Amino acid sequence: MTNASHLTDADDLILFAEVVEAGGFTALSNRLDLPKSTMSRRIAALEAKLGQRLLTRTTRRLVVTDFGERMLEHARRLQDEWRAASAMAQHEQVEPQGLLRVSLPPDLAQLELSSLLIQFAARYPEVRVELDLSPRRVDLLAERFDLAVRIAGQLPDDSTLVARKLCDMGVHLYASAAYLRQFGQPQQPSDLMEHTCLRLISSTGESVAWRLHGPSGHWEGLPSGPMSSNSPALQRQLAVNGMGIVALADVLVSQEVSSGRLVQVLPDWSLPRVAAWCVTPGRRLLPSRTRAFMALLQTAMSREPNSA
Amino acid sequence: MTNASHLTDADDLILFAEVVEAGGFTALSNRLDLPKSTMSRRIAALEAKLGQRLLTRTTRRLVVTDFGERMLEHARRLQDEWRAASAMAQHEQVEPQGLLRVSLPPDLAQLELSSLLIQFAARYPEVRVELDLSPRRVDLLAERFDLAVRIAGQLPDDSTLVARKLCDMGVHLYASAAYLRQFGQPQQPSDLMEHTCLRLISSTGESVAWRLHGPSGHWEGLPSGPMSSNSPALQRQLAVNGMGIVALADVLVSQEVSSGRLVQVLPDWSLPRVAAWCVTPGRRLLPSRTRAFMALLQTAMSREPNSA
DNA sequence: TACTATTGTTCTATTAATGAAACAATAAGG
DNA sequence: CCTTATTGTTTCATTAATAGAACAATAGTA
Repeated sequence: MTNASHLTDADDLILFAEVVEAGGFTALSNRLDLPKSTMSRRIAALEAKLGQRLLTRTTRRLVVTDFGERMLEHARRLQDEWRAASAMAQHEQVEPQGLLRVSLPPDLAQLELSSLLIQFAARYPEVRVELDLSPRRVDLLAERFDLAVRIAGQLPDDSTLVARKLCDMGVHLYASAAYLRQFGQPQQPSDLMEHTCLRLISSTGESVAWRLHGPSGHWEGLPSGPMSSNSPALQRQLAVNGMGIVALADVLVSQEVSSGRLVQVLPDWSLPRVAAWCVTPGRRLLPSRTRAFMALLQTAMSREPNSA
Repeated sequence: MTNASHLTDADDLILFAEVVEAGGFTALSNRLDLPKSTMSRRIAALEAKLGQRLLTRTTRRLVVTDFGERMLEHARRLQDEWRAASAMAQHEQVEPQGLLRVSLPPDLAQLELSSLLIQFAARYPEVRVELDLSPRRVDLLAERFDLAVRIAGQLPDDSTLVARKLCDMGVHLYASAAYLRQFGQPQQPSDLMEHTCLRLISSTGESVAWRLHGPSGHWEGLPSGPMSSNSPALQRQLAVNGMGIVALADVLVSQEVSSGRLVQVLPDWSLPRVAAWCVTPGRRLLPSRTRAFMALLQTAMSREPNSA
């Protein structure tokens, strides 16, 4: 590959415009805090490339050549355009813009997200938000998502994606008072095998075993039941209606517990905590709208679900 | 002075536009014969400076971010403007433009310059020519002259100015036949002291001695006469009218000699040859109009006055 | 499913650009 | 007229950018 130095010399043309604007190399040097030697050299190089002089240097004053005068028109337009681009980039840092595509698990929307969204829309009027509620693990890059929230105990490492923990939640077993009256209160984890349990199907389709941690150690098992789903919200509903015992994040059932529709089963035993993760494509140089949304999400999520 | 690298990054914005236009780093690499690593690095640096990504790199395809899309508008305008400037510079090399200011000694205009000028005007329609005929040594830089022609035996060195020899001319003594009939034909240089001679006043005001070179060696003297001037043309006219003996370049009196109005005096003796010099401010990066005019001048001057 | 071709990124010796000071040149001031 | 202050240019040690090759990752293909 041959040496072509730099492809364009728009930078030097703009420099030329600035030199003329300032009225000399030294004046610009003072204004921009850049050595005058650099400008002298770069203007000279530009002239060599263009094949004609732009300035006639009479030691005390710079005079623009008439070729320079014609070139100056272009140089000024380049300068203006660059300033506009520069201003735009700076504006976007302050005032997020564009289309923010967010993928959320449907259950999360059950939480108090609407107030967050209203707040966001009011604060950032130049951002349009597209919320995609789906239980699937979307491909952030292929589908141009800016951000996805995922609920999981631990997130598989993805080299290109970056995950930040928003909050984590305690998980316990719940059932309706009616169910417990009918089938009895389990006294220890192994009793669960005799009960009707509602298991969660992970996004990969596997059944997930229940790992309980309590005062007398661990217990792991795969309790059975006639029904399983990938929707915690549906499981909650089934449990409320007396279908069986379910493992759910505490924050998802706080209303049901306080109203008595659900009661905790084996309250001394808890399942592994799950976390809400915010996943983005890459760590650095995220769009400002993504950063803004993440900031709001972080405060909302860390405030709301108090760890059990 | 702090390191500010380069002031603007218009070059990188244009590079961004070119990458998008080509459809990827490798495509542009092939098109421009530049290593793709450079582009990758420079686009990354630009993104860092702007604070957001312009392209999402999915290994096989580049997708423009919506921020990139907005930036692309500016980038394309910068690209267009640069191309226009570049084309203009290239055009000027082919088709000279602008105002060409030329300083000429009035005597030179006596030579066949008009045909040269008509030729020049026809060949370079986009150049306006300003001819300043004056015997003084103009300040090329201060008065924005592109070119000056000067007649002199040897030109004083000027650090900033550059002189090129156009042609040089033999100088001999001339007088009218009537004068020689009346006062006699000089047989040797020393006879000149008894004659009426017309001396040239140099631009610095000093009287210049006559240095004659002939078959029997050198002779130097300051012949006297009642009249001197700084105009060779006037001297010629005075000589024709029988005023006295004059030292003139042969080419200036070729018509008078062939018509018999002037005859050579001491034909074996010649004065130091004088040259026509073309003086420009600086050697390199002259405006194309200057180069064009010089080329024409060179051919015209070298063709016309055959060295004596 | 494994292979291949092609993409963008990273690494590092080499090359080019930079910046502070010395330099040369010239208007202005006394 | 001489001195001074300020201009743009040149110089050279230092710093940054570059080019080429190895690398990592993925879409297409058999």
